[in-house]
Amino acid sequence: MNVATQATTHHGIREAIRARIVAGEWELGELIPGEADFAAQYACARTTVNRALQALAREGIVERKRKGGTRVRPLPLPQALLRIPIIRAEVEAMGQTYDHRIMRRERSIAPGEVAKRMQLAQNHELIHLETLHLADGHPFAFERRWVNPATVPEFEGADLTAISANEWLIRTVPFSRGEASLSAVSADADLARALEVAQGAALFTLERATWFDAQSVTFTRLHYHQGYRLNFEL
Amino acid sequence: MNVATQATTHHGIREAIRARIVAGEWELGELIPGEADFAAQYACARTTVNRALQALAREGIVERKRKGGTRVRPLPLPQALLRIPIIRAEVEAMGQTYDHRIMRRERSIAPGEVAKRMQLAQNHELIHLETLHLADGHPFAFERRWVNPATVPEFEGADLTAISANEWLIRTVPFSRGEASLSAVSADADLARALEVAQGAALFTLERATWFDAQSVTFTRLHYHQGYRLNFEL
DNA sequence: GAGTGGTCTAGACCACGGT
DNA sequence: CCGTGGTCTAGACCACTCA
Repeated sequence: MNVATQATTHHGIREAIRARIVAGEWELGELIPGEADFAAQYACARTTVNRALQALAREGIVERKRKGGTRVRPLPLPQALLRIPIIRAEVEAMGQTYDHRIMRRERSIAPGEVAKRMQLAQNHELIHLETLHLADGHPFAFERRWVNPATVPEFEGADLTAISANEWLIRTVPFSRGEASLSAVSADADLARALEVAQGAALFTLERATWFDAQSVTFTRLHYHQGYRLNFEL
Repeated sequence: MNVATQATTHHGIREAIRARIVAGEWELGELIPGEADFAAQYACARTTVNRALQALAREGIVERKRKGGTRVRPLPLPQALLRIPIIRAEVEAMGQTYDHRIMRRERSIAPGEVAKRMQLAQNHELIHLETLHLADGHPFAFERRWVNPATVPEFEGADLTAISANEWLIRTVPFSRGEASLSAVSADADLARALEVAQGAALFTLERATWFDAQSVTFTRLHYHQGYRLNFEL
C-alpha cells in the first residue's frame, strides 16, 4: 500500500510506527514496544529505531522515559512551528512592492512599560522609531520600536532608507534571542491615521523584545493592517 | 568559562559551535569547517558532529547542502515553536476555575466560508456549536465550532457537560492534522454580549481546521476575551 | 538492582550537486 | 568526477528511574 516510505531508513521506520499509532494499534497512554523490539521487527539497528522514536517524541506523538519505555502521548502535544514573517518578504510574496517610511526618529526616555519589557532601569534613554510599512504604496503595518543605544551604538547613525530597522538590526546583531507575544489591539487615533483605517479597528499585533547575550537590544510593537492573518500548520 | 557544556557530547559540541558562530568567528553566509574537521578538533566521531550540526540546521542557525558544505545562515530563520494552549489548562494555570457553557447546538448547513475552509461541498450539513469558556465564572473565550458528522458520527450524541467539544474530539480523533490562523476581530453584537465587552472591542482570534486522513473533522473559530496575549520564545 | 532509553564510536556506503 | 553531508550498523557504556 505505502509506496513512499522506505524500509530501513529512520525516516521510513518513523512513518511506519506513526501509521501504527494513528491506526490505533496501541491505546492512548499505552506503552509501545522498546527500541530493541522494533529493531528486530524491522531488521535494523537499534540506533535507527532510536532516531525514529526521538523524532516522534519531538513531534509530541509519543513520550519517552528511561526505564519507563515509550508510550503514546495521552493527548498529543498541540504545538506547531511558527515562521515569523519578515515584512518585506511577506509583501513581495504577495506580488506587491515593499516600501517603508520613517515617521519619527528621536532619542527619548523609555516609557515605563517599554523599560519593563526590556528589563531596563527606569529613565533609560532609548532611540524611538516609528515606521510605516507599505505594500504597493498602501499602509501594511505600523511599527513602534525602541532600540538600546548602549547595546548597539552604531544604530544612531544607521542609514535606514535602503533597509528597515529590523533588517539592519538582524544583520548587525544576528543571533539575538527574544520573547514575543501576539495580541489584538484597537486602533487609537494615531494608528488609525497612519494605517488609514477607522478608529477602533481591530489590529493584529506582534510584540518582540530581543537580547544579545544578556544585553537588551530592542523592543518593537508591530500593528498589522486590518484583516491581516498569520497562518501556520499543525 | 563555560561550565555547563560537556566536551564530547553532541550537546556540548552543538553549543561550542553555536558559541563560535555567535562570537562571529565566521561571517554571515560563510562556509564553516566540514564534519570531519570538527571531529578532529573535538576529538570525537564524525557522527557526533553530524548530530550537532543537524540540530543547528533545524534551529535555522546554519544551512547545509551536500557537497556545498555547511554555512552560517545569511539571516537566521525567524521561527519559533508555538505551543497552542488548551483553554482548560490555560485557565487553571492562572489559578482560576474553568467551566464552559454551551449556548447553542444544532444541525445546520455549513455557511459558504466554513465549507470552504473545511474543503467541503456547498450545502453540507454540519453540527454547529457555540460555547462560552469561563474562568472563575467570567467569560474567557467564545467559540463557534462546526463538526462534520460524516467523519465523527458519534459526536451527535456526545455528552459535552463534563469535557468540552475540543477535548472530546482530541480524545476521539487524536492524530488529526490541521491548518490554523491567527487574527484580530472586532466584536459584533453577539460576541460583545457573550464576552461582556463593548461592541467593536478587538478580540484575539484563533481559527483551526483539522482533518483525519483526508476526512474533514472540524473547523473552529475561537475569540479570546479582550486583552488576551499569546506568548512565546524566539 | 535491572531494564530502558541516551549516546558515542569506527567504519562503511550512498546521494546529491558543484566542477 | 568527486567532495560533502546523510545515513546505517554493531557494539559498547552510561544514566535515569522504577520496583
